[in-house]
Amino acid sequence: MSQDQSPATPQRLTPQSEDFSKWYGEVVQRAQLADHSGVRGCIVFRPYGYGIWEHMQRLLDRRIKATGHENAYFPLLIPESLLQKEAEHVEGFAPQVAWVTHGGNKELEERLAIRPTSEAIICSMYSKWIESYRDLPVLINQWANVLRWEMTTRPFLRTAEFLWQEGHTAHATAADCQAEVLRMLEVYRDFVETELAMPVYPGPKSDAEKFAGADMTYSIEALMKDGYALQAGTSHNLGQHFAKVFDITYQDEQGVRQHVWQTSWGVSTRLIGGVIMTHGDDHGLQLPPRIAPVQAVVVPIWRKPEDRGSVLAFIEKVKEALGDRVRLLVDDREQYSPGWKYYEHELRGVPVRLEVGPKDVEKSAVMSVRRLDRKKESIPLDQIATRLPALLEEVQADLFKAAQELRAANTSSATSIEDLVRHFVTEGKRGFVALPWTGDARLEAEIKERCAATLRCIPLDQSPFDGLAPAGGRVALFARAY
RNA sequence: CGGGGCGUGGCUCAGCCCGGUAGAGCACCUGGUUCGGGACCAGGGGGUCGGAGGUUCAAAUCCUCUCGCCCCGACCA
Repeated sequence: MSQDQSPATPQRLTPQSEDFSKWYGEVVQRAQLADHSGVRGCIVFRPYGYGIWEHMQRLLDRRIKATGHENAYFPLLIPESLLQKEAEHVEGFAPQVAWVTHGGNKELEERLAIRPTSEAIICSMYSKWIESYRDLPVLINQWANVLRWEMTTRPFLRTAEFLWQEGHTAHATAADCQAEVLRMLEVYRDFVETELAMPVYPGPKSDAEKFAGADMTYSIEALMKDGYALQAGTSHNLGQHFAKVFDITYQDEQGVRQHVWQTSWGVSTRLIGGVIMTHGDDHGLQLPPRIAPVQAVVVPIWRKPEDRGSVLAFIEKVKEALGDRVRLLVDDREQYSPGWKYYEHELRGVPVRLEVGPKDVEKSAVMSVRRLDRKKESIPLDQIATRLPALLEEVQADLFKAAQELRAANTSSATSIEDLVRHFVTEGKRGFVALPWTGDARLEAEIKERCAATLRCIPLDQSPFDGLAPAGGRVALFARAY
């Protein structure tokens, strides 16, 4: 460490303040989350990035099942005739659909769409399966990939092919249906806030922003560090539109034929992008412990060869003490110095680092360092099994708190469109702006036109905006969005 | 889809304008010394210049087409 002009120093990460997009791309690449595939808009999920998705899946799947849903799998290909049944739906997705036209060398009689979403194929099956009120509700989820021919793409945030889960349910009554829509919206809120430490505003969207073919779309809206909003999940009330065109009916208790009421809801690998932009900093990625493939990394340190054995032996004891309580990586690569590893694992967002050197072995302790603030704490070996998991939970909570504070600092209010224009255009600010809202579609269009900001949602919980709207009124949140 | 930029060892890039048969730094491999915030020395391997076609005695370099990536707009989870 004598010279600071070391030519070996790798390229620094572009700071967020300098160029947020560039920062994002560098983090994705250098943390080895994903790579470009050579196929337009399609990324490769590298093991570390896919590992994050696997933890998300596990934690969300648990919640989906706990609310009574079962997983199933429907085909990737959807016959054109099926896709075209629901007019609004087709119209919404038509520009983004990729088609299979040949089987081998033979041209198909009917083109097959690569699913942009699975309402059509699932509804066609529901019409076969549902006969009686006793068959309801049908509560099915599928984990799948979908393909949408997007104009511009960005890793995770908008890719042509992406991974998601899509829930599709059918109910006997409008009330049951609406209850399901709100239930899953709440599942998403809880999942995203608890596991991803990403605060969100849940609420309905305007007609202009709703899903193609839905009566009503609800979303959870998050705020990224650059002040742009991100739609982090959606829950749609499909009403009876699909039931009517796909002829999904049941006989009620009086023997009367009724159309079912349906919902669909989904979150995607876009959430990975959300995590990157919610928690990442100038040192790189920062993962909430709950979804981190590596929750703590052990970095062995030694000066003299004779220390090597005792350090490694001590690390074995640490591993043994922790068992499977913590997802631990021992970085015993000998070609890198400890300092190099610190940078590396900070870049990759590992929440906690455990330094183990001769001094620690002597004290029978490890030196923990939080990725978030580099706060150090020596943890005795006989306490590691309880202290480290607790420390990880503290980090999880602190990440959420930091994200909440950032959002609070970037949420403001307005009482007129002129306020919005001043905020987004004149002053060039970002973030959420709450505006009293009566549902005026023309005003919404004007705001979009003049501010490039869209109505993100009308928060279900209006309490943070008390007093802004006249008594009995509501506010809507506007933001520029990804 | 419109405007702009860019594809040269794994990465960042030089070479291209003024064609003559490919270079640097980092990374990688081997050996040794190192290791508490990106170590050092010595030796070594690797690219036919995104792809296709054309011009030419000769193409990374000129021309055409095409694919991919990045940025800015319009559309979308």
